Amino acid sequence: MSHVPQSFYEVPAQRLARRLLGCVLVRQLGSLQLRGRIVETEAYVGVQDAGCHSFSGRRTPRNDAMYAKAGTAYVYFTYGMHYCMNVVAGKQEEPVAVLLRALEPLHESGSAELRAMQAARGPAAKRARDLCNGPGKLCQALGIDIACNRLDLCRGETMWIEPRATPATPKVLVGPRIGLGTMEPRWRDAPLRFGLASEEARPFLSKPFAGEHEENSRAPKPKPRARRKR
DNA sequence: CTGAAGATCTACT
DNA sequence: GTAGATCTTCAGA
Repeated sequence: MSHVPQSFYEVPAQRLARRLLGCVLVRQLGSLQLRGRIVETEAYVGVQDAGCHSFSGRRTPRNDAMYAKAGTAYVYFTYGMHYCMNVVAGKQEEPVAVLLRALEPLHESGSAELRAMQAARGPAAKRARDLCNGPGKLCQALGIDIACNRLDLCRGETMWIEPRATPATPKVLVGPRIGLGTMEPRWRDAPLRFGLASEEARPFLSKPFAGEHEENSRAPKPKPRARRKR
């Protein structure tokens, strides 16, 4: 199956975050193709977003990939031991991206691919659902590290994304992003975390969605009735 | 140069 | 639920 085109990524981060749900991340490692369905994402929406590495226009060696063209991988190292992978969205020089938070591995138990993921993850991941149910975990399982930073997913050399098969507009869970420290509630609580709502996908989420707010993946964000005061 | 924090995960109570 | 691991990155002095 072919990978998605450049234009797929050239949309606002919130839109790409929804659009990526159900798509398949493919990682070529030697002769193996490790595949995982994207079941959870988070949008980081740019210079005004206090939770975003590019907040207030910050541009450093670490986050420079966020300023690259849409479809570029932005991988960074955190907490002294984990990598996180993002997909750059929007326009060139517009530092917005989507964090991949969880995948559903798409391999039979006992397959060479699944065993490779288990070997990479170590003894903590006994069940298939523990292989990729977190941003650091999925990077470890798929061998994604800083060498993957700035990879062009459109070129599809060692990593790319394939379109989702079904359904065209899945039900989506929405909630606040995970792991952000204290900051303005407007951004800390913004509904920028998205997950597939289907029963098959739910066991692979990194954490449950509180409140079970469900909507169609193409639906615009609910319109705020009253502007929060600051 | 220094120090504090970090888009996390695991193990243990 | 909470602590500890572990080290890069960045802001500020």
